[in-house]
Amino acid sequence: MAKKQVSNEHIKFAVLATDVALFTIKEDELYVRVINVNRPPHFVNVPGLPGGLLAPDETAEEAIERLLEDKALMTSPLHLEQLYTFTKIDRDPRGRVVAVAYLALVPWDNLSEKEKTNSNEVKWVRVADAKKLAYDHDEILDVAVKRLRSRISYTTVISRLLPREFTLTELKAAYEAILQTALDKRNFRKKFLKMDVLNPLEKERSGTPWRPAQLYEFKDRKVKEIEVL
Amino acid sequence: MAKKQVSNEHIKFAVLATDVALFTIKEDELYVRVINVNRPPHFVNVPGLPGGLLAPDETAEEAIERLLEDKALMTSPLHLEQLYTFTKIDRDPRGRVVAVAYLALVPWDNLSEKEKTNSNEVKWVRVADAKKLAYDHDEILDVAVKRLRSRISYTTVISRLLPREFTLTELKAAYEAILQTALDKRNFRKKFLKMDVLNPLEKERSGTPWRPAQLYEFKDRKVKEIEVL
DNA sequence: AAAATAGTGTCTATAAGACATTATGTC
DNA sequence: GACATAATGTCTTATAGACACTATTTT
Repeated sequence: MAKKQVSNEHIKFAVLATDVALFTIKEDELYVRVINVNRPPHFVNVPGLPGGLLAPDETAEEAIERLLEDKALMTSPLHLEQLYTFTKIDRDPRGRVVAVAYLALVPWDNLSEKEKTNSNEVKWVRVADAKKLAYDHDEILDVAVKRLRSRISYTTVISRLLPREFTLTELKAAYEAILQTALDKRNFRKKFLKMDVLNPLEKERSGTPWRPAQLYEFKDRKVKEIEVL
Repeated sequence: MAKKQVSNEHIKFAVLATDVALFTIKEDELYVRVINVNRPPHFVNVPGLPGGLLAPDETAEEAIERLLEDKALMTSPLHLEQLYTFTKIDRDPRGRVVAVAYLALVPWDNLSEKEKTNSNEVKWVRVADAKKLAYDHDEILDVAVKRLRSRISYTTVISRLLPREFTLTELKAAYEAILQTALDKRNFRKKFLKMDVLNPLEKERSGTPWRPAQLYEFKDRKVKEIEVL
C-alpha cells in the first residue's frame, strides 16, 4: 500500500508523451520505423521510436500524426491503436515523463518514396535488428510486437499491412513474417477462405515469371474479429 | 493529419489522472465500487469511479493504491491491470485531464467489514445499475466490463474474484455473473477440469442444507492463459 | 422420504492439423 | 519442356455443444 502524503493535489502535473511503434512489411519481413535520438548526455545518436510531447489541445492520436510528420516524415494514413501507457518514474532520465504508446501499421506499397527512404535521422529497420533503443523503447517495442502477434490471430488487422489487392501467398507471408513461424499452405488457405472475409477479384497477379495467382481483397475495410488463426 | 504549430514543446504539460473500475462478485452478481462525486457546478453528488491525480513520484499503480485507500477505504490487496488511457480533450469539464484507467478485482470474501460497507461517499453497486457516472466514467466502465469478459475467457483472472477455496458451482456462477449468460453445467465442469489448472482439496463445502460440494483451488496463484472457454 | 444440489456420460458436428500431388502459367 | 509457383483433398484426432439422469447429503 502506498502511504505517500501529498499536500496539494492540484500541483500534480506530469509531462505526457506519446511514442509509436510503426510497422510495415517489406520483402516478407516485419520492419519498424526508428529515428535518431540525440539528447546528450543520456542518448547520443542512438535509435528510438518516434515520439514526443502532447500539446494541451491534442488527443494522443492527433499528437502521433503530428509527430510522425515532424520527426519521421510520415504523412500516409495509418492504422493506429493504443498499446499501453508507461508510467515508470525513471523511464526518461531527464525527468518524469509518462508515455502513452501506440501501435501503428502501414502498407509498404502505399508509401511515398520519401516515406520509404532511410536516412541518418529516420529509417526502417528489421524488428529483429531494433535493439538498444533509447529510453524504455526496447520494452515498448517488445510489447508492440507481442500485441501485433496476438491481434493478427483474432482480427483482420493484417489488412492494414497489405496493399488493397493481394494473393493468398502474400497474405500467408505476412502472417509468417509477424508470427515467425511457417504455416501450412493448404490449411492456411482452407481456413482463411472459410472465414469468408475475402473477395476474390477478377484479376490475377501478373508480371511474375511463373503461374499468376488469384488476387483477393478484404470484403470489409474495417478491422473485425475472426476465428483464431 | 494534424497541422498544429506548437511553439515550445517544453511547456506541454498535462494533468495526469488515474481512475479504477474495481469489481467484486457478491451473491452471484458483479458489483463495481463507486464513490460520490461532488464538484459543482459540473457534478453535484453523482456517482463516479474512484480516481485522482498522479503525484510526481508515483507510478499509476501506486497512485491507485493511495487513491483507493483515501477515497474508497480499500486497503485489501487487489489484482490490477491497465485498461486504457483516455485522452479526449473535454473528458473533464474543468480542464485537460488525461486518465490512465485500470481494471481491479478483489474477492468479496477477503474484504473487511469496512470495505464491504456502503455509505453516501462510497458504495458497491451492481454493474447494471452503475449508470450516469461523472466525467466519462460510463465509457470507462463499459470498456472495463468488456475487457473483463474477454480476459476471463482466455486467462485464469477469475481466480482474483474468488476466495482461495471454491466449488465448481461457485466458479461457474462467477463466469455467469460476468458473461451474463447461462453455461451448461456438464460442459463447464468437463472443460474446466481438463484444463488442469485446479487442485481438488481434501475438503468439501460444509454448512449447506444439502449435499456438500467438492472444494477446489487454483494450482497457480499467477494469472495464466488458458484455452478459450 | 422429501428436498436440494452434486456429479456424471454420450453422441454429433465441427475444427485442427498432418500430409503430397496436380495444374497452370512463363520463359 | 523446364521451371516455378498456384491450387487442391483426405484422413485422423480433438474439441464444442446439445442433452437428462443418478448420487448424496440434510432435514
